[in-house]
Parts: sequence; C-alpha cells; structure tokens
Amino acid sequence: MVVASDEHLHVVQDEDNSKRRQILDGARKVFMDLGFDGASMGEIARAAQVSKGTLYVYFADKSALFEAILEQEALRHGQVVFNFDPARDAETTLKEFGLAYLQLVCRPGGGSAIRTVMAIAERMPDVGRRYYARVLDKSINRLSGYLKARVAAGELEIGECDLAASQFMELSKASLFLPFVFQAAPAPSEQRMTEVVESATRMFLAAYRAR
Amino acid sequence: MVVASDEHLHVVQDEDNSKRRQILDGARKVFMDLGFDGASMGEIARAAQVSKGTLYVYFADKSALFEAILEQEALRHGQVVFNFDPARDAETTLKEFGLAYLQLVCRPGGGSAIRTVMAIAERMPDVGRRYYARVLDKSINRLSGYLKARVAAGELEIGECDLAASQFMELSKASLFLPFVFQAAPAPSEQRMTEVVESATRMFLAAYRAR
Amino acid sequence: MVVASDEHLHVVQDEDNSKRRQILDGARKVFMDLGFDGASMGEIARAAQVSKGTLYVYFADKSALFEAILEQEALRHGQVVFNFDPARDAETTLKEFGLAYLQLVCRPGGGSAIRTVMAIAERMPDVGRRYYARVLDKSINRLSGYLKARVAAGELEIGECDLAASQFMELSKASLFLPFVFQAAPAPSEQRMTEVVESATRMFLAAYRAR
Amino acid sequence: MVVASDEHLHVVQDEDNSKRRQILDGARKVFMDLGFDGASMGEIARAAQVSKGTLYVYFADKSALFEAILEQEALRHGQVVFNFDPARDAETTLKEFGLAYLQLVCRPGGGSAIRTVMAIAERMPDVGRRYYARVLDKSINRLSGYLKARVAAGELEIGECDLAASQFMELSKASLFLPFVFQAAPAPSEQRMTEVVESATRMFLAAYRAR
DNA sequence: TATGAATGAGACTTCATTCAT
DNA sequence: AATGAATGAAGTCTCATTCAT
Repeated sequence: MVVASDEHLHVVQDEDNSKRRQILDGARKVFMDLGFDGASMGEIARAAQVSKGTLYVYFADKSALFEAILEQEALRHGQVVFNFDPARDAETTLKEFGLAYLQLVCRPGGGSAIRTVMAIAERMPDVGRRYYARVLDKSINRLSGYLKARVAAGELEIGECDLAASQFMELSKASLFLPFVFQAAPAPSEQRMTEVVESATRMFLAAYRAR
Repeated sequence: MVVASDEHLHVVQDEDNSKRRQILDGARKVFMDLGFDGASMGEIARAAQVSKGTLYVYFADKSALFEAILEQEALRHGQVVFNFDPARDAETTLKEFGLAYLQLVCRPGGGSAIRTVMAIAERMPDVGRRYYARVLDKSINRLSGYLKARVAAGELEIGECDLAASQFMELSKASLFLPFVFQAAPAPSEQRMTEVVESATRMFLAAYRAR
Repeated sequence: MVVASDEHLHVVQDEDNSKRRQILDGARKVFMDLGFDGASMGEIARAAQVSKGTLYVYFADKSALFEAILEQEALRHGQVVFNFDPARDAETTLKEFGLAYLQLVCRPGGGSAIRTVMAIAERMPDVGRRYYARVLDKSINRLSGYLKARVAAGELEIGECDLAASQFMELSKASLFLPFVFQAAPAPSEQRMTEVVESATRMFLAAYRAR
Repeated sequence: MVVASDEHLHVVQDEDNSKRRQILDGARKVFMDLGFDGASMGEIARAAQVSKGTLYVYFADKSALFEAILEQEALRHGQVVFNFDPARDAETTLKEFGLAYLQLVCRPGGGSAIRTVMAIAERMPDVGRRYYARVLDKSINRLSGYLKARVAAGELEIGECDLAASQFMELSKASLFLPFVFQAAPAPSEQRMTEVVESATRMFLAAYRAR
C-alpha cells in the first residue's frame, strides 16, 4: 500500500502539472470564445478532455479557473520581450515596439482577452484592475522607462513620460483596434499596421523630438 | 364626456411611453451594473418596478431589451452637439471637442456601456458592429469631415483624415480611459482631462499643422 | 342616459350573437389546428379579431370556450342528414351513408376534431364522454334504427343491430381513417373512399343479408 | 480489488439502466395520465423520484423523453407474439388474433397511449406517423401476410389483403374501442370481447371464405 | 360592452457544484 | 487523484386571467 501510495504521488506530481496545463489550455479556448458567462464548466471539461469533477480538483470554482487563465495571459504578455535598449534611437525603437504591440492586441483572437476581461470587470472589478495593472500598465511603464532614457540622452524632450508612453500606445492602435475589438473589421493586415505605426511614430517625434 | 375621453387617450399615450421608459431606465441600470449575462430579467423587473411579464409586453426578449438600450445610448451620443464649424480654427475646435468627447466616455457610469457592449460582442457580433458604427465610427466621421475642411482652408496638412481623426480621439483618451474602463482608476478630474486634451492637441498640431 | 342605455342594449343583443359566433369561428380554427393546450387565448383573440378581454365576456374560461366549440361541432354533425328512409334497400343506403360518413371524418381538418377531443379526454373525461355520446354514438343509433327496419322488412337478418351498425361504420373507415388521423397519409381520394365503402357494404351484406 | 472494481462497473451499469427505467416508468405514468402538454417535467421528476436536472441527463428534452416512451410502447407491441402460422386455419387464427389485439388496445390504461399520441400528432406529425408505422401498420402487415398464405392455400379468396387485414382489425374493435378510448365506457369484459371477435370472424369469413 | 395593459404562476431548461466510488 | 452521476437553484419566457377605463 505504501509503495502504491508513493507511486501514486510520483505519478501525480507529473500529471498534476500536465493535467493543470491541460485544463488551462482547454479553459482559455472556451473562455475566450464565449466569455465568462457563456463558457460552461461542462464545455470546458470537454475542451480540456477531463471530467467535470477534475476541474474542481485543481480549481476551487469557475472564477478561480478564470483568474488562473488571466494570470497565465499576464505572464505571457510579460514574456514578450520588447527591445528597450536605452541606447537605441527612438524612431527605430518606437516603430519596432509599436508594431509588436499592435500585433499582440490585434492578433486573431487577441481581442478576446480584452473583451472577456472587460465583460467581467463589471461584476468583478478586482479582476479588471489586476489585468490592467499586470498587462496594460506594465507595458506603459516599460516604454515610459525607455523614453526617460532618451530624454536623458537628449534625443527627446518630454514633460510627462508616462503620459507620452500612453499616447504612443494609443496612437499605434488608432483606427485599427476599436473596429477589430468590436468585430466591425477583421484583424488588420501587416501592411496596414506598419503604416499606422509609422504615422504614429512620425506624430510622436514631431511633438517630442528635442529641438 | 368627449373631452374626458380625449384626456384618457392622452394619459394612456403618456403612460404607455412612461412604462416603456420606466422599463428602459430600470434595465439600463441593471445591464450596466451587471453586464448582459449578469443581469436577470427578474432583477430588471424589480428595478423597473413592473412585473416580469410586462417586460415581455414591451420587448420580445432579453436581447431586444438590451438592444433598445444601446439604441437609446446611440441616440444620446448622436445628440451631443460638437461645434464643428468649418470656419473655426483647429486648436480651439479640437480642444473643445476633445474635452467633450473625453467627458462623454469617462463620465461616471460611462464606461459601463462600452464594457457591456464589448462583453457581448463576443457572442452577438452584430450588436458590437452596430454599436461601433453608430457611436464610435460616427464621431470619427464627423471629426474627419471637419479636418478635411481645415485642410481645404490651408490650416492643416493631412494625408489620411480618417486616420488623423481616429488618432486625435485616441490621443485624447491617453492614460485616462483605459484605467477608468478597467476600474483601475476613478473617473478623471476635469483638470486632468483638460491637461491631457491640451497635450493631445499640441501633438496633433505639431504633426499636422500646415507649414 | 336612459336612451343611450336602451340603444346599447339593442345593439348589444345583435352584436352579442355576432361577436359570439365570431369568437367561436376563430376559436375553432385555432383549437383544431393546435389542440387545446397548443391554442393560446391570445391567438384565439387574434383569429377572432376581438380583444383578449372580450373572450372572457362571452366565455368563463378557456375550457368553457372549448366545450362551446364541441357543442357546435356536435350540432353540425347532427345536422348532416343521412337518408335513412326505412323503405330504401340496404345496399344503396349503406353505400350512400358509408361514403358520406367517411367523407365527414376524413375531410381535410376532419381528423382535428377527433384528435383534439381525444387529447383532452385524458384530463377532462366528461368532455370526451359527451363528445362520444353526441357525435359518434348518435350516428350509430340512427344507423341501428334503420337496420332494425330492414330486419323487420325481411331484407336483413341481424342478431345485434347496434353491434352491426358499429361494425359497418368501422368497416367503412378501414385502412383509411387511422393513417389519416395519424398524419401517416393524406386525406384519401373520393375514388378510394368509394372502393372501400363498396367493399364494406359487400362484406356487411354477405354476413347479414337474409337468406 | 480488481474484482471489486469489476463489481462496481456492473453496479454502475445496472444503476444506469435502472435510473433510465425509473425515469421512463415515472414519465409514462404522468404522460399517459395528463397528455404531453399536461405533463410537466416537474411532475415527471417527482413521479420518477429523481431531480429535474437528472431528467435532462438522460433525455435531451421533454419531446425526447416522450418519444422514448413511445419507442418502448412500440417495442412492447412488437413483442406480442401472434400465432400467424400459415398452416393454421383462418377461423381459429383470426379469433385468437382478434382477441389478443382487442385485449392489447382495450387493456386498462391502453387507451392512454393512443389518445396521447393522437393528441400530439397535431403539432408533432412525425411522432404520429412513426407511431402509426411502428405499431398499427406493423400489425396490419403481419396479418396481411398470413391472409395471403391462406389465399394461396385456397381457404380464402381476397382481392386486397391489406384492406382485408385492416377490415378485420377494425371489425374486432367495433362497438368496444371507441367508447373505451373516449372514456364513455369502461374496459370491456373478456366475455364481450370474445363475442365481438367471434362476430367479426363470422363476418370476415362470410365475405372472404373461398367458395 | 369592449378593450388591452398588466400580472404572476409556472413551464422548460441549463449549469455550477458535490459526492460516492 | 479522477470520475461522472446527480442535484437544485436560478434563468428565460409564456399564458390564462383580471381590472380600470
């Protein structure tokens, strides 16, 4: 019995992680497709190919599972490495970052996360807050840090770097993100994204390049 | 007697409208507080102080009631009169418009509509599309029209006026709207909104003022 | 006022009957199409082109309205005049009656009454009983009376005339009524009805013609 | 342990079936007593002593449950073995079959199935059609097959065997089934059924016995 | 008398969650 | 740990009936 038990534990260790990941993968798909309320635990179980009961072995309830997904999503965003080398010039850096960012939020299915979080933010404000802090605010801060470096380097002249960072990110999304997230337009082409980001960069530098 | 009869008709007319309005008012509150799925017809009936059955006398189903509210919201947006007099100079006009727009989307409870619509756009894409077209796209078009006039007047020099209009609107919301809509920050002060809009205007003109 | 009141009464007298008939006509259609449970008072009101409230002026409730329809249907059946002249020979009379009867029960929509009554007979046995007595049993009795006359006339030799009457009626419907009432076949053609009734008559006379 | 595990599986197997049967038994009772519309899923759940939710674990919806009961009823009919040995003489065979058939459709509660199906045939024609095909038409065909054999054997002389089969079945029910199904009379006594079937057989043979 | 707005009980169905195995 | 059968609360919607006018 003891041996069997040990064996179990070992196996479980391994399976624990894989099962957990398996559940998260299935759940993300379903949550992002259908929203928090639209997703049912049954559908999630089917998508994850586990029994409904198993869901509750790993997650206390539907909300906990959902938040675990967002946690994962936040990590994934954090892992996208932007090249904010303080020594690189602003134009190159901004264009590169703007495009990467735009691709991130406008990727097929990329609107889903934001939509889904916004949906639930109404009833679970903490979820919304945390998502904003971990995903959106974090990007702003990293860009803001870079901008400060370029100000120090004399390339830029900016009053509020946080505001400027936010401005650039908003500019990059102009005319593309909102139609996409409201399903009024398909995901934009790479070509169009490049154009919009270039326009954003031009505008940004026109305003903030040190004279 | 005839007069009394007429009066009755009027009263009925009024009460009819008032009942519908009563339902819409209650429903908006509940929908905006809890989202489409979170709101139950029972709760809405209670909030509107009518019976559940009465809801279905005026609206075919939950979706119809929801869309009626969005319709109303769209009308409300449409009735906000922006002064796009083609003869006025861009700086004044943009500052004024930017502030009015920002106040509109960041008013207490103003994030709810957008949140709620985004939420449902996942499963009811038509609703999202229509809302985008009626509310967001419409504002862009009106601003774009004004910009074209200023280009013709020689004050501005713009490649794509639609993109520029979208850019200005995004700029105006920078650093304020997203935290607000994700409940990560309260509605911004008038003071702060003014500052952000002025920064947006500066940036816009730095890029697009005719040299 | 008194005059007006009198005028009212007069008008009402007339309208009462016409409205009542109007309601019955609409209600029959709906009840026969949809069954007792499937028919809603709203639909009936629409079909009868009166308000829902008016229904309750003339009939206490849904059941009362339904029974009034059956009453009417029974009267209508009773008014179908079969030629049971005791002097006519059996072969002619039976063929004629059989065909008329078959046409009555297999007319398009003719299965509806029976279906509908059977449906409700489960929960309102009185309704079923009364319908059987007024419609089906009555026909049997009239035929039975005729058969007795022909027995007396020496043309037929029958032990139980009631049973024989019932047998002839069942024979007449053989292979046609059941498929029709279960919607497994459309209403039979006149040609086929004639054939079946002739076969029934042959069979009946083979058994009951006096030797 | 393995054995225990096997036992478990068996138990589950059994309980699975037993739960389904439990539901079907409760549902049949309620459906037959109240008709399709009159029966509520709540009442059925109570009669079957399961929760409302469990009903939906085993059956997709109310209609599916209803059709499962009809299926069962059809099987039951199909399992009634009539002795249609082609070598047996017609008189014996017909009397035996007629009585068995009459007992089947006039058994206490036996009218319910037919009533209930007829009722629903209005709005769910497929259900009616299928029931007719599986239960009524099937019996006709089996009898028809036997009759053909007796024609070949020279005992009978029949133009249309299908019609003749239907005629015999209708004759057997004469004066008994309709009053019973409309609740105008209780289930007939065995004595009376025998008499009616004998009369039917006499009549049938008078018409179709080879001369 | 005739209306139709309003009601509330009750129907079907879904689903998050629990529990015995 | 994993299962999946079972539950019951809650949701959307329908409809017979009432009532003020």
